Amino acid sequence: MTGDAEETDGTWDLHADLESVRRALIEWYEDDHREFPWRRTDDPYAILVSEVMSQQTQLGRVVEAWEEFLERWPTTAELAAADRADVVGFWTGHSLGYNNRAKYLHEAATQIETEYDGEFPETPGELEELMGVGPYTANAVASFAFNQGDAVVDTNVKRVCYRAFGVPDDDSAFESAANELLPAGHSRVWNNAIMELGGVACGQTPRCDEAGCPWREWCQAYASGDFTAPDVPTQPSFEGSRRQFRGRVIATLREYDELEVDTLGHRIRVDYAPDGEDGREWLEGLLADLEDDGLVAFDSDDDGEPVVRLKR
DNA sequence: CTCCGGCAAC
DNA sequence: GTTGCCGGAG
Repeated sequence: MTGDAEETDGTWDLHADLESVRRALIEWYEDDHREFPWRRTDDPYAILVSEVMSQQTQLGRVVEAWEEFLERWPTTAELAAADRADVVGFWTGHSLGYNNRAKYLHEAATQIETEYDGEFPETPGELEELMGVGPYTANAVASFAFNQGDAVVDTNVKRVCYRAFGVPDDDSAFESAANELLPAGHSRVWNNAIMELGGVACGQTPRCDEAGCPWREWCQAYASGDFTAPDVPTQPSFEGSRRQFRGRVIATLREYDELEVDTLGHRIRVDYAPDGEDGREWLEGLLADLEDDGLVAFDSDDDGEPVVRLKR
């Protein structure tokens, strides 16, 4: 038993003990994480509302709206009894985006009351019958409310799988990979944990060390320095990016006093790889110009290692 | 005629 | 993300 989690087509490989990887993430999550109110309830209705709201609004903004919504319509029965116009009004009044979501939510509540006799469905299959609830949301509710769902695969999870284990940029591959990682019977905590990882440590701009990422020892991106990801925007035009990166070099050097060239590279661009297309060669060119402009200077640290710092 | 992949709209 | 619509598929 190698502990590898590999697809039958061998497109990716988890070069580590799967159990250790799982344990590391869960411990990291349980030790500390953002406290969103919907993480403290297992009411499927409340979970559904949070999921629908989250599909179009930033989590921070969703908190207030979610609490007010549930305060006004605490149950599916009460929401179903409400006037459609009031629900839609609430939606727009809280800048929650497309009104259709409000309409769907109201319709779903009505379905639960009339077709399910008020009993909230629990399986992904039944949940998908609800208006506005597709595969993703159905699984999320099953997972967070009933702890019996599969892996939730959103952009955060894809990014993490892509960077950490080199899972190819393919929806099917992401889905199977995410499910290989999921500890059976623990979808609630696991999905929360891996999404938290993608949210605070492995966002478009990685914060591996700052966030104390629990997967650094196995992460391919952390090892290579290439933090490219499916959802990371393509670089701006050449000249535009050059100006932008010059700014980042200065800002970064002001913060760190002195830095080794490659370390600086990783700090200013997520896709920095010493040998890559825009790697050390590119960075040295950028630094040379900055040196000519009298903005930075090359130096040696206490151990004689070459470093770059702001020109005094 | 039902099912599925691709797309646009919300 | 989900729905709605369309063309190709079986």
